Formats: sequence, structure tokens, C-alpha cells
Amino acid sequence: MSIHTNLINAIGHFIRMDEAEQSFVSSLFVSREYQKNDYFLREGQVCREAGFIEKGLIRYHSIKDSGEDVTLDFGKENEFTCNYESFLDHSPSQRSIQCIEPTEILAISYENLQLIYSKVKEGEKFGRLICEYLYLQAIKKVSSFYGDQPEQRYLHFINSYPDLQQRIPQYYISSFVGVKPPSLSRIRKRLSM
Amino acid sequence: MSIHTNLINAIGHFIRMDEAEQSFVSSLFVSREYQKNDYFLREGQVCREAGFIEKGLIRYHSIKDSGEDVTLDFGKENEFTCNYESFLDHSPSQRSIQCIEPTEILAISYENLQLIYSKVKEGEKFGRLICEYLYLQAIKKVSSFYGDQPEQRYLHFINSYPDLQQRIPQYYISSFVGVKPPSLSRIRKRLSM
DNA sequence: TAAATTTATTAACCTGGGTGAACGAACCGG
DNA sequence: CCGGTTCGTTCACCCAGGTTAATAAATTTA
Repeated sequence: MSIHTNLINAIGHFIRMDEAEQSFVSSLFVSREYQKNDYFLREGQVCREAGFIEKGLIRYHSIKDSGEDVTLDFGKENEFTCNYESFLDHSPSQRSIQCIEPTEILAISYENLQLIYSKVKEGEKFGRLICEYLYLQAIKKVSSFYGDQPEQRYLHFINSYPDLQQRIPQYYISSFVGVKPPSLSRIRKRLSM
Repeated sequence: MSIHTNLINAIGHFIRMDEAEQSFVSSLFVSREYQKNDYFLREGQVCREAGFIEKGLIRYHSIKDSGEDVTLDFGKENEFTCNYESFLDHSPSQRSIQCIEPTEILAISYENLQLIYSKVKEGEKFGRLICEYLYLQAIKKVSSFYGDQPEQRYLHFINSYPDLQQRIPQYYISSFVGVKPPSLSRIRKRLSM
């Protein structure tokens, strides 16, 4: 039985596992295939699986009361994904996870993740570290929104994700940056002069 | 030897502890007193202690490159505090924690927190849960900044912290909401009409 | 390839927040 | 109780982003 190498490597950045644990952990994930615009999670549903992105590109988004579609973040190959708050307390998710490229995700159920926490020696530590990591990500975004103007946020985006810029439509980027498409065009024009 | 009741109750919201564990945990914290405008943590320092606010009020803030003082969040009685990212990886803190009232904080060193993780039965779980909690807080703020106009963020603030509104100067609130004082005045005027 | 659709840019006008300064109120310390 | 500082509000002006709509470019589909 082959193991999911990329996944195990990714978890290996957080904790040590022996071979038996690696096989065990790997066996708890199932592979899921998505086409462009398919959803890994829809707003209103409970997020019952966490995922590891083997291949592809996702965006986190939600629909505001006004009906506006807001892109909150992106995720790509070798990153973990889920709506953590929904996943943790089984509450309806406030945001969707949509694949914006053909995407392959290794998914693990809440119950199976608890098995990792309880059966793997450093499983509980893994849960803590992955959460800490997600926390740092969130904090960085808060800081960026407090400290930066839209123009700086855009620059920050293209510097942080130079490879993603080509793979993501402008209107998702503008939404992510926090402005409307005409404004992002103006920003891009300003920057090119 | 008396234990820190509020603290133990707060931790008790996350995990179960027997009496011996409660005493042990309590003994790892030391009480620190701060006057108004004193700092629990200064930008640039490594955050070597996490704290539990027994009494008082703090604000998280940072100084932008432009020199502007930005208030990122507030914390009050019975809440935990630290700069988690600095605390976790011993990196220089990007933000300060300032007491804006006379404040009493029960502090625990990084090393002693590791003792909780390792010696208390559900210690590792506590670390995970407290991080999850901080994560949810951060996520909520990100969502708020994406979804809301300054006016809505202000309304959200006074609804979420009705008791804090009297205790916090306007210019900290305006900074927290993400606008300048004159703009917050205009918002307040609009809302009162 | 042509037509249809989607996406990106541009223009004109509007709105809300930033800036700098003035004013008054509240809060200190002497 | 007074003088000084700090704090909140208001004013006038400016600017960046929002809005709507038109247009152009790119992508899809037939």
C-alpha cells in the first residue's frame, strides 16, 4: 500500500512519525477530484473534512448580505485546507471553498483526525501546531489590512504569490485586495507608470 | 497555598484538571502589576511570557513605518494575552501590549507553559484549544474587515464590547476601527441623527 | 473561424475618509 | 481655582475608491 508522500512530508514539517504512524496517517485520507469551479465546501454546510491540496488552486470566499462575492484567501498545492471554525465545532460554515483550477485534495474526516490526535504519539502536538500556523496566517492578514492601503496590499500579494498572479483572475484578486475591479485597474496603471 | 481561582476557572473552560494539576498549574504563574500606560510587551522584544488578565484593560498596538500608532485589539479581565507569534518562535514582537488601565496580569513563562503541555494530562489539548480560540478571534476580525465599512465596524465594536466603550479613549477606538478621529466623529454624528 | 460570453480597462461623476487647523470641553497639576 | 495639556468635534479642501456604463480584449463555444 503506497502512502501519500507529499502529505506525509507536509505533516513531517510539524511532527516526527515512525513508519507505522506514517502509513496509519496516510490511510486515513481519501483522494477527491474536483473540476474548475467545483466546491470543496459550500457556505452553510458543516465542514466535516479537512483537506490537503495535492494539486490545483482554491479560493475561500463568502457572499455578503449585499450579495457581493468576497474572496478571502487562496490556497495551493501542498497546503492544508478547511473551514477550521466550522470543522472544529460543527457549525455551518460562513464561507465556501471553491476550486478555481482542476484540483486534487486528500481529505480526512473529523473523526479520523481525532484518531491522529489520540493514536499518533505527537498527534495532539500536530493539531496544536497546525492551528498555530493557521493563526499566524490569519494574524498576518489582519495586520496587513490595518497597516496597508489597497495599493500596498496588492503589492504584497504579488510579492508573496508571484506564481499565483497568472493563475488567478483579476476580479478575484481585486476582491482579495479589498477593492473593486476598476480600482485595481487604476492601481495597476499607477504602478506601471 | 491559595490558587488563582479566576485563572483556573478560565483554563477549566478548555480542559479538565484534577486538584493536584490545578495547584501545579497555578503555581507556574506569577502575578505582575502594571500602571496605566505601562507595557506588558514592547514591540521589538521577544514575548517570553503569556498572561492572564486578572484585572484591567490592555490594547495591542504597533507603530507603522509612517510612525502612526495603530491599535489592533483590546483585551480585558479573564482573557489570556501575549503576542502568540513572538511567544511561539521567540521572534521579535511586531506589536506591543500596553495597559490602558491599572492592570494585574498572571504571567507564565514559555518554559513553564511547556511544562503544562507535558505534565498535565490534557495540557497539549489546552495548547491546541487556546490556539484554536485565538485563531477564531483573528478570523472574525479578518471577516469584519473584509465585509464591513468603517461605520459597520464601529457598530460592531460597540455591540461586541458595550462595557469597553466607556473605558477606551475615542482615538484608540478610531484607530481600532481603522479610521482617523475626525472620521469617527462624523460616523458617530451620522449614527446619532 | 465566427459569434457569444466573460473579463479587463477606461471614463465621468459621486461619496466618504484623510489632512490640517481651529475651537471648545474635559482633565489634569500647581 | 486657574493655566496648561489633552481630547473630541467641526470646518474646508483634497484625494482615492465606488458606481455605472461603455468599450476593448480575451476566452469559450458553436
